Amino acid sequence: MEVSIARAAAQPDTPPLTERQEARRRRILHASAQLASRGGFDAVQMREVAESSQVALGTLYRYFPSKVHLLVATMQSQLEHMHGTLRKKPPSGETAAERVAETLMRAFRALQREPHLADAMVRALTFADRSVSPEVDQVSRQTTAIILDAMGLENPTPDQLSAVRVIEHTWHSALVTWLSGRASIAQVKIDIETVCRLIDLTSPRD
Amino acid sequence: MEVSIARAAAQPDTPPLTERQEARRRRILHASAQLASRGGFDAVQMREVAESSQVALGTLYRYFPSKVHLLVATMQSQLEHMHGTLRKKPPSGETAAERVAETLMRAFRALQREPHLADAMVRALTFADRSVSPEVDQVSRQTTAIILDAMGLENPTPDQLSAVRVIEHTWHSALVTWLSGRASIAQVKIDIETVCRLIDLTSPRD
DNA sequence: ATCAACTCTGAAACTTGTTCTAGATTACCG
DNA sequence: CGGTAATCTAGAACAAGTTTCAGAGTTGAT
Repeated sequence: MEVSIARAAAQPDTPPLTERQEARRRRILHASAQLASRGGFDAVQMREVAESSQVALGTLYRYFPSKVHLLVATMQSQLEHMHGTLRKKPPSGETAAERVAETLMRAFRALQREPHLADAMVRALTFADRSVSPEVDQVSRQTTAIILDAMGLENPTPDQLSAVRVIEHTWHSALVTWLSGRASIAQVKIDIETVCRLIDLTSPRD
Repeated sequence: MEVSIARAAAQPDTPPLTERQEARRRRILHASAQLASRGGFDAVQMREVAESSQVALGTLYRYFPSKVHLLVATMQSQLEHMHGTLRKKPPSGETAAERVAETLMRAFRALQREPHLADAMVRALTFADRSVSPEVDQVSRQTTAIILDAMGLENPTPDQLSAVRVIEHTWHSALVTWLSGRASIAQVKIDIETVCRLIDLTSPRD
């Protein structure tokens, strides 16, 4: 029976991966991030990823059914790493809005350090079609978790969740405009601070 | 001397197009929109666009240097049309926030009628790299104009412009999540209404 | 009307994502 | 250990975006 390895990482019901398979998966993601860091979305060429990670092209496709899947998975892994880093130094702002803005700007500065990698991941994310929905959703959940963390909320109201979604929208889209050179870093900062005001709007009492 | 026709439409300094060239350009955009309406981004194949618009492939590329350029131009032309339509029936809301939300939801419903076309245009827009910046910027300006129109503002403050940018971010990103099936129409509506509250926040006095 | 420059055409070639195949390797079960 | 199903490899093949080129057609200036 054919069982795709592709979603073994996400789906809890699929058989666990062998050690060598885990290693392959890590090698692939590493190669992907490395190539992306060099030249962005276009520099991540499937043949090169396969070669760099010492895996046959067919195998690469067995692990990640498309280039977009691969890059979204790369983003997942980077996000996890970032969430861990952010946790270590919680934001210092007084209000929830300040803390969220601070956290997002910190994340933004991290992305700035590898702009090509950011480009590849964000382009993949917004270019993803329905077949990548589960993975993109996972990224979205992770982002939501980071924002809720910064807000320090346990049980957000629907109103607050909507605000968080809007913040995420702004975050992604601002990132896109910055990456394509249509907005400055200062502008991104202002936009993030602006949208974060919504938080105060949705929780008048603390 | 070689002069690219591609940006003749946008750049005011390039020589004007012949009538036959205008006609070619229109045929191309029409074919692009038609194919996009049928099957979205993937269905817009350059060879097919060329054939449908009775133009050689090389000519198509002379007019639009890439598929993304073509689709962004398609979006420009659709947006112009929509701006005209929206102007005819101004939104009825009391507050600026209500009017903007109403306008955007109206635009959203228009896109819903041709979801494949919307998909093609939005995917192209967010996938566009730096080489398409001028064209994407033009689309952004057009969108800004629509929103400012709905607000009924002549001289927006910097604060208000930032709010408008955030609204645009939300609008694009919400559209993307809806198109990829990760958000319902109801959710898009809520998010747009949520972000529009920012308008009231930035203009305490009328 | 004529010439030079520019534009368009048709077709082939090239690039990179994706799929397919046949045969080696590996993992697991008894 | 032996057998079998799943997995991996190398490489060819295919698809669609993009580039290139030689020749035919247009255009605009003189």
